[in-house]
Parts: sequence; C-alpha cells; structure tokens
Amino acid sequence: MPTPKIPTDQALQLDNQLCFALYSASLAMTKLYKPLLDELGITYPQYLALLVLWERDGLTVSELGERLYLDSGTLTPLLKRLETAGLVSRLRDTQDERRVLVRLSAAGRELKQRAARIPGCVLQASQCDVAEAMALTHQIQALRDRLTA
Amino acid sequence: MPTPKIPTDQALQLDNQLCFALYSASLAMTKLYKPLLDELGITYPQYLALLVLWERDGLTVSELGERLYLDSGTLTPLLKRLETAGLVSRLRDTQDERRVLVRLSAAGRELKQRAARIPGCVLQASQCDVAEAMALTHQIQALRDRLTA
DNA sequence: AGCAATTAAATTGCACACAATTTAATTGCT
DNA sequence: AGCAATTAAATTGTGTGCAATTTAATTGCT
Repeated sequence: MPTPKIPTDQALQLDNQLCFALYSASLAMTKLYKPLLDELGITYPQYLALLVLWERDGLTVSELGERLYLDSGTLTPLLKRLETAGLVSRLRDTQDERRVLVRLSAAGRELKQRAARIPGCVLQASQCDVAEAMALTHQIQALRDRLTA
Repeated sequence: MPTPKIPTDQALQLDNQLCFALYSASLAMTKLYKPLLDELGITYPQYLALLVLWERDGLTVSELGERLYLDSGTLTPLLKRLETAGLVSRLRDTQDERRVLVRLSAAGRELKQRAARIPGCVLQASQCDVAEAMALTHQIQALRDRLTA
C-alpha cells in the first residue's frame, strides 16, 4: 500500500509534524545564535547574507535572494541595515541600472574573522559531532530541495 | 581528536550550516502550507496553535506557549486574530485572573475535519513515505531538545 | 493583615518574511 | 526607431518572533 491510512487525530498531532520539528528547531537555532551575533552587532538573517557575501562578493540582490531563498521585500531593508552598519555597500550596476550590487566593505570583510568562532560554538551547543551534523544537514537540504521543486 | 580543526572558509560556507538547512527548509514548508491554509482562512502559526488546541482544549496562553516554544508577545496578537476569526475564545480564568484560557469555538472544532487532508498533501509534496518523514522528524526534535536544553 | 516578590498577559518597538503592487530599466519584436 | 513585455528593486501592508517593559493578580513571608 503506497499511502497507508493514518487516523486524523494522529496525523494532526503537533509532535508528528515534520513542519513543526523544522519550525521549532529553526527558532531554537536563532535563539542560540543571538548572543553570538549580538557581539558582532548583526541579526541572524543578516549573518546569513554575510555568509553568502564572504563566499562571493559583489552579488546582486536577486542572486543573494536565490542563495537564501528570500525576495527583495525581505532583502532590501535587511541590506539597508547592513549598509547603515557600515558592513556593505549597495550600488546600482552601471551595466544594468535595474540591478543593485551588494559589496562587502573593509569592515564587512574583517567581520569574517570575528565570526570564525561561531560554527564551533553552535556545534558544541548542538551536542553532535561534525559528521553527524553534516549528515543531518544534507538530509534537511534534500527535503528542502524536494519541497521547493 | 574530539574537535577536529575545520578551516574557517569551509566552516562558514552557507551550505555547511545546519542552521540554514533548518531555516530554509522551514520557510519552504511554510510556503507549501500557504495555499492549503488559505482555504481555511488561517496562517501557518495559527494552524500550529490550532493543532495544540485540537489535542487539548482550554489551555492558558502560557501552556500553549510551552508547547509551541512561543511567548505571549507572539501568541497574544495571534490568538486575538483567531478570536476575531471566530475560531477560539479568550477568557480570563475565574480561578486566577492572571491567566487567559483559550478555548475552541464550534467553528474552531469543526475546522479540524477540513484540516484532515493537509498532512497527506504535505507528505506527498515532501516526496517521502511516512516512516522516512517520522524518522527525520524525530532526529530534528532531538536536535531541538538539545538546543533548548 | 500588609507588602514585597513572583507570575501571567499584554504592550511596545524592531526586524524579519512575503504577497501584491509600483517604479524604473532593459529586451524583444516589428 | 518605437513600444509592449519582461525584469529588478523597492514599496506597502499584514503577520509573525522576540526582547524589554508594563499592568494586574497572586503568593509568600512576617
């Protein structure tokens, strides 16, 4: 039987929801990062945007959005705050004035060194070893890819 | 070696972050639920609150918060919207006037039947069988519990 | 009984997420 | 060249999340 019948009550139990496991674990992660990122003066989504820029600088808002699965409605104000904080610049692409190129400032690049200790802290709080964490990461990524397909 | 050294660049890659896997998968889930919940006239966090109430009615705001890992700052306005939608009532506990008891209305109880098809739709979109989904759910719950410890 | 400490919600302020719309620039087609 | 269609950001409005504060009720202690 490809789709076995599950009783409604059981199917709707909060603790049987994959979505809620993801949701609550993601919020728990955000809370874990909070004190670490407070030291750097950035928020969690801002940190994610910086991770992308530390990998490859000078992306457009759209490219950043594809990487983070976020749209300009979320990114524009977020990037303005990073600009106000002096961590990035936002400049129209002279080749195509529709685009805005986001570039790290010197301070933005230097922040990477101070962020270097964060993954270790998080892994420690997660109480799992690197291999375990990566295995779970890949499983969840695969799920995400199926969901966005 | 309990904590092997990982190069900074690799440790800070977006796709190596368990946090981002959770974050992006959780947002993808929310988007998947959107059209299903639009039919019921509720949002995703409102749906989670209803899941709790469908399991056990008449909880206080705090009890709901413990279950969902959310505080009154988030729940109070959310529950007011559910009240406005006619799905729950919010009444001060006469035994302890500090507490607010949240109860399903008849419409709120009846909504459960219409929600019954949602888990199947989500499972289908997830493209995994029930056992797989539950296994991943338990892994992520265990992670969340370690993070909130 | 009286009052400080605690507890439960609500409120305030800030930063996301995202749908829907708007603005501006570029492409594509004739 | 001219103009409709497309594309990229920004804007607007709604609904979370959450820290910090406020308000109100209850407890605990003397």
